[in-house]
Amino acid sequence: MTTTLPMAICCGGPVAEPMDRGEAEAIALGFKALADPTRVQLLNLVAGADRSESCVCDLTGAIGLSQGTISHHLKILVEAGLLARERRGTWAWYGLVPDRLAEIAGVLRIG
Amino acid sequence: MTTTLPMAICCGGPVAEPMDRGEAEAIALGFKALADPTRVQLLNLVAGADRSESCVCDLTGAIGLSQGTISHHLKILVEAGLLARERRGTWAWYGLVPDRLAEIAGVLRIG
DNA sequence: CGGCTATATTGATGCTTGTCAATATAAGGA
DNA sequence: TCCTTATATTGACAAGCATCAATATAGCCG
Repeated sequence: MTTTLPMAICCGGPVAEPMDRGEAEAIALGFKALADPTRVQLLNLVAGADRSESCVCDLTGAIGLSQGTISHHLKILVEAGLLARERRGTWAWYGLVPDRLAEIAGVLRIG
Repeated sequence: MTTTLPMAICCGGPVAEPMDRGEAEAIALGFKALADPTRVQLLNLVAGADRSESCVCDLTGAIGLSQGTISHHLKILVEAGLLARERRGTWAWYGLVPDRLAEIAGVLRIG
């Protein structure tokens, strides 16, 4: 039997329902893909290119890391849904996926 | 001496200068702080609360993790500049830092 | 002061990640 | 077919991370 209230009520009571855990995980996967400076640079490079797409040869040249590492990072960005890959002959082109970018940005929107 | 050109020129030549590495690192630190579903939920909870701030007791209750773990995640969000901490008597309140959120969201802007 | 509550920190552990070197695959030209 | 170039994958290793249990700090009240 609780005879005394704790110390006063802390705040306004139970907060609104948190974001669904599954949705939070989906969003976090997007953020995780951008949680590395190299991948931020890659996204920035692609976004700044003509028609918002770049081929790997240019991306590899613009960042001082090994080709294998760049390919690895691009794969992560594709798997996170932020970039889309298209093969044109010898070269691979990477382009933005605007819908996914907007979905992630929505969490940062304040209103 | 290169007698033959490689295979044809890949693309439009050297892409625009990539984002400065230091800036990319600063942005990536923000994304890294959100690269975990629990922290996405925490940001969402704070953003949805009255005056965009919450005390830890409510946050701990809304997510099914130990109090120490929640405190750990909040510290990461504060160190990344996404949340600000304020102590009011016994309780600690966490509020959004809109400028930092906008800075990070800017990378996702497509235009 | 002493006890109580809210929050923060520490230590340990199993899991994930970024990077490179090396190798593999794919596609074009001769 | 063989050679060359572009891109992807693999293996390995050091570093970092999420979580919990336990402990420490800080602030209120009597």
